[in-house]
Amino acid sequence: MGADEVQRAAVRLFARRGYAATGIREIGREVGLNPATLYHYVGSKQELLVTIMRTCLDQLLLAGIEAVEFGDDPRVHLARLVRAHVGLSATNPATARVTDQELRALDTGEQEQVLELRDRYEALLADVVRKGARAGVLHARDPVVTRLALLEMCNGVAHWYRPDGRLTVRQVQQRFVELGCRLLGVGDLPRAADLGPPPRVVRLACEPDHPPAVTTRAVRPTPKAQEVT
Amino acid sequence: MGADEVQRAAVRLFARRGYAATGIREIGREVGLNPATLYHYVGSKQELLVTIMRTCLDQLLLAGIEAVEFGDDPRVHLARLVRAHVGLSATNPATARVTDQELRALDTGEQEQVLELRDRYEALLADVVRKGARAGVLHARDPVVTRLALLEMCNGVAHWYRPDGRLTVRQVQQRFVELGCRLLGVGDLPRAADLGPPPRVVRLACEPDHPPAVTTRAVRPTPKAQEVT
Amino acid sequence: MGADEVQRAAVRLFARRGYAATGIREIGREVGLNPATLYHYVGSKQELLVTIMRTCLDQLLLAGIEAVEFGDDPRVHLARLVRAHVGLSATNPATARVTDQELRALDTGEQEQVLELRDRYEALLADVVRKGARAGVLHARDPVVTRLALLEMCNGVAHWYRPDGRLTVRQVQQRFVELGCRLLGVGDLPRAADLGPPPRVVRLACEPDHPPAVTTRAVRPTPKAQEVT
Amino acid sequence: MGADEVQRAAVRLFARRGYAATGIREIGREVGLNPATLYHYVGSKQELLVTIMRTCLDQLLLAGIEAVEFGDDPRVHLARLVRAHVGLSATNPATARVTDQELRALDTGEQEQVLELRDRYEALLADVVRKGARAGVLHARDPVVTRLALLEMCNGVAHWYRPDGRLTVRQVQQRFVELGCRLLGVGDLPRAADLGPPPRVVRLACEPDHPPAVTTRAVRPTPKAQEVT
DNA sequence: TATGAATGAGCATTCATTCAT
DNA sequence: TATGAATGAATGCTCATTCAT
Repeated sequence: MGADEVQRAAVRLFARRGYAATGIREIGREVGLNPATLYHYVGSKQELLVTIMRTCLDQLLLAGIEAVEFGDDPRVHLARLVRAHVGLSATNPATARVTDQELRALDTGEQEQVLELRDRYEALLADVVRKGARAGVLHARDPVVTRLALLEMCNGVAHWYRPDGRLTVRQVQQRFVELGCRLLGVGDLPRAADLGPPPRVVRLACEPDHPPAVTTRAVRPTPKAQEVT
Repeated sequence: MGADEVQRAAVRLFARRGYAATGIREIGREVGLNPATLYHYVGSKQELLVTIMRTCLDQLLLAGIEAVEFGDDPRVHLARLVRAHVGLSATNPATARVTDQELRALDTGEQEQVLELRDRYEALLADVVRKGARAGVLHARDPVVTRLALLEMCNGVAHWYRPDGRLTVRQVQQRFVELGCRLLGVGDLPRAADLGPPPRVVRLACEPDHPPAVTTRAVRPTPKAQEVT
Repeated sequence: MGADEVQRAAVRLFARRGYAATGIREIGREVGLNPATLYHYVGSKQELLVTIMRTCLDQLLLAGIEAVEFGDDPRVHLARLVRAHVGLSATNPATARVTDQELRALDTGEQEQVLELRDRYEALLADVVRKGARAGVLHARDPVVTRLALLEMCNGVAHWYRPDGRLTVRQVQQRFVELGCRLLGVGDLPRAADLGPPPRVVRLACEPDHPPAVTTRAVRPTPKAQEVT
Repeated sequence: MGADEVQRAAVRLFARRGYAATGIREIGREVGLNPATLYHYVGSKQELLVTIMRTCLDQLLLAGIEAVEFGDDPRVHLARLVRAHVGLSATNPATARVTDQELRALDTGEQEQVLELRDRYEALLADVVRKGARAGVLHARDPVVTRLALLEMCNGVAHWYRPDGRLTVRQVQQRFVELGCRLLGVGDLPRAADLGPPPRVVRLACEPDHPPAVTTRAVRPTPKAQEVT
């Protein structure tokens, strides 16, 4: 009963089948509501998607800003950005996946607004890489490509992380901080203690309790691979 | 005139709007064919998608096998795998994107067949990482996570690479070989010469000539970022 | 607050968009009421329409009867009928329009009841024409057609008359009395004085204060035409 | 089989129930077509209506122009305009009714285009009345009101005329020419011979063969009235 | 009186697909 | 090969109405 529940159902379905392939009727069925009743909680299917994406990107941007406000070492900023990004993606994998993949479903006006949020977030990372490179503490042969690679790597977490899997969110964050540092040639990784207070890892209201099985990119492949975890 | 042209149109549209949001009328319009006529070239919309994805994954798997058949140094195998993967993705970004994102659109039977191809490919990488770690030439704190991160990073190329951009496919390959090595703690990168013959970089028949503008993940953000390239 | 206000809103909207195209939500919005609350004042949308039409036809019939109860000259009866009809239509143009045009929206039972009212009114005019012709004081080559033409002409007033326009209701009545007499070949028009007491021109409770702009039949056409008024 | 048949069904239903109350499904059922198939013949419901109205108004305007192109006596022009108008309305009563009543169903852009046609037609009559009054051959106390009354009277034909009734189209035309002349104080009516060639009375392609029973304004009232016809 | 929540039925329209030509 | 016509099912969404509060 309530708009949040509708959003959660929507996110679960959008993440599983995609926005275009998900019917309003399905969302209604998921929350036990007549399709018409949904429209008490939601203006339209589009609006539902926009709200979800904005919720996610607002939080990502907020976390990103907090990440670069601690100290002034670009290496620390980098690590904090990765930690925040991965934290959000792993805590809200379904929402993150939808936010990442359904931009194309928005029509022009709303797409631009959402894109602006995303671009503002990405600019934070670009800034850190640029400054770190100039300061000689980050080493990237090609800063742009490296930044994009890092970004995709972090976004990718939402494609395979499962809250009920072997790794806690905190563990994934640690591993990715290390990977990020490697990518950017940070020799002596900052110790966890020096990264400042860990980000509040926010669980979004629209993130469903049991994210749908992932078919898209998965840990699921060969049993062997699974064992190693 | 021919099934290839239909596939190219389909890939372009699937990449831009997604499979579910693309109508066969649109595909028909793109190639100047009546929707009914399409069915002379294509069994069904699903079949069209399956063909595209298989074309792509077959090639990826083939290239992956060739990559690990040269020499027996896991570091070389790693580098060759990355080089091949990135080469294919950058040469066929639209096809790669579709292949990566539309698994969910397949119904169970076909999904499994396609997943098997993908998993066989990923197993190649898992193998290399495992052996390299055991041999002490690759250093990953968490091999599984690292492998997934690397995979997403490589897949990500299809999200932002533009054939008409600043970088050639070969350049992206080089950068990614380096990034991959960093990720896996390969201290002294193998020199290009030692990687053996470069993979034939195959341009798939279904890859459209002018891949659609990318709205999904983009280099497009801040002008500053663009310049650096 | 009150059923009248609801009726006025309904008439305004029905006149502007038609009954079928008007939602009860719209009516509610117009009076600042929740759609559910409307049902405290009104049994149903149909009932609302029926009430409006009956209000209008009751009044028309009443006025018609009064018109033919003064004296016994068919010419006077004719003039008085026209005067009354036009008076009601011009004073309540929105209500008259709805009453005239939305018969088709009623379902059978109610339609018959309403039709009976209208037919009883029209019978008054038919009677006058018949008697006048027999008495040789009205001259119509074809009494039936003439009667229908006169009726449409009078009904038409509701299509173009605007209370805030150049003509008062009284002026329109005078002009139409003359036109009606011409139509029926009344050579020497009865002087106003002889027509007896003018009808109380009733403003119906359901007539909205500011009838909606008329798009249907209008004085609006060419500027030139307007000037002449 | 064909767009005309669809239009005829649409006109029949629109005339009977109104545009807003008529579903696409009903139109389909009327012509024995699946609702989806209708869209092979028709772009949309709106477009269907617009086409119908334009067909009607184009013809009316054309006939109107021909009417005033014969000779230069305003009395003749008046008579010819009435004859043409009534001819079209009586020959195509359903189409005429729809055209007259469903303006409000059009959205702004199309409404304006259609209104322009109607206004151009009405301007023809306004012109004739103005010139006739100036020349002293037409006598109207109030030319504007008289013109509107005449217009409504003529439009009204579509509300009650039935092709299978007692009167032929030609007869109605004759009666209305006389009524029009009376309305405008034309003492000695021009003889039929002097009115020039009668207008081709066009049966529109969209006019249904058996116009729906009229509930709106009818000859149907009292049996007595009927007899007189 | 007033309303938020709810619903079954219906809306116009588009879908992928088939088939006779 | 190519297409116009056809369709059942589904699309997102709105409808008038009810009812517990």
